[in-house]
Amino acid sequence: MAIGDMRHLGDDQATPARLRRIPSRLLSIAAAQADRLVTTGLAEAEGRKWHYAALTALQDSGPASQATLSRRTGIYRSDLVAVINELAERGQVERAPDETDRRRNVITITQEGRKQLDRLDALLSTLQDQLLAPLTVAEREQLVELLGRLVEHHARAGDAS
Amino acid sequence: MAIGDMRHLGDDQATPARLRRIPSRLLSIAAAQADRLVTTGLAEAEGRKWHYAALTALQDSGPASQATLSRRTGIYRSDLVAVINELAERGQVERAPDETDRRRNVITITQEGRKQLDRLDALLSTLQDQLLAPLTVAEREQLVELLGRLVEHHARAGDAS
DNA sequence: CCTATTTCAGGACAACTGAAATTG
DNA sequence: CCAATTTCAGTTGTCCTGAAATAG
Repeated sequence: MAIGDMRHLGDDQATPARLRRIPSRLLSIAAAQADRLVTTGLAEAEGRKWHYAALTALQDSGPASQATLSRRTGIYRSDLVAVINELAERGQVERAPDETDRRRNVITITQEGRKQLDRLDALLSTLQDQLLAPLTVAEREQLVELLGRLVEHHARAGDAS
Repeated sequence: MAIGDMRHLGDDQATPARLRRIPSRLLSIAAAQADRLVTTGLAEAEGRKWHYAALTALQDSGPASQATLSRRTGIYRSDLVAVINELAERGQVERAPDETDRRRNVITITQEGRKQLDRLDALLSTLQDQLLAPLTVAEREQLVELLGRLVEHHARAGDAS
């Protein structure tokens, strides 16, 4: 059974109210639902969310070393290697040695990468609409604001990730 | 680097605004922060969030087969086996064959389980306070309401997890 | 000598699939 | 014959640790 997928169940199968109200639990279930929606949605363009994050960071903030890209996207430095490998295979980014600091690779988005980013951007936009379908526009903004505040707070405190 | 943990970074290391505003991304980061907080917090009582979910469901809705417990808690039927094993080892639940339907085990919470649940309940309450620290009481209720609506919607639609 | 970067090997855990054995 | 339950074996994705090789 998928988390939260509890249609057509009798009351004896229902989640107790005490569990249903826990904020951390709601966050985790909502995030899992959102993640599945986005993952299956982006697959229509043979994309993944990490591809979107990397391409967006390169497009909006310019070429970067892998370490910088990791900090901009939140992709773990170890895992970023595989993401860049995939994007490079598809010709969506280029990996070139940095002449001024030869420890680094400079990653640059290509024309093909920009086209893919446009596709993913359009897809992702409709997916966010599907995700937030039960909320009004004001409520969507409120949700983003509150989540943004939580994320900022715990990121600055460095107490969780 | 932990996700969202971006203190003391120059602007060239900052996450682009386009990424920072994506609802599904905010959900996923906030959920990861919450999860870490809860996981490390409950570890103080040698507990896990699945222990809490199972014990709460047993306490509030009574003894149940593993299949029913899986539906009540959202714990995957495959993974629930291990959770029940752990709780049974610690004497917090009892696993007994169901005489009326011999495919089933009946899981029952014990006195020891009730004591552990009380401990976990108190811990979890302070952890939720830490999680929601940057929000006012009204905002906390609003967040829970909005998340509850999202979760309900996507659970009923059965379109995500 | 210490730090930063890239890369790899791998662990812990969650979510999930598929199937076997048992019973209804 | 089909469906439900328990259990196991195993996959995938994410987050994360540790360390080696290279360079500043």
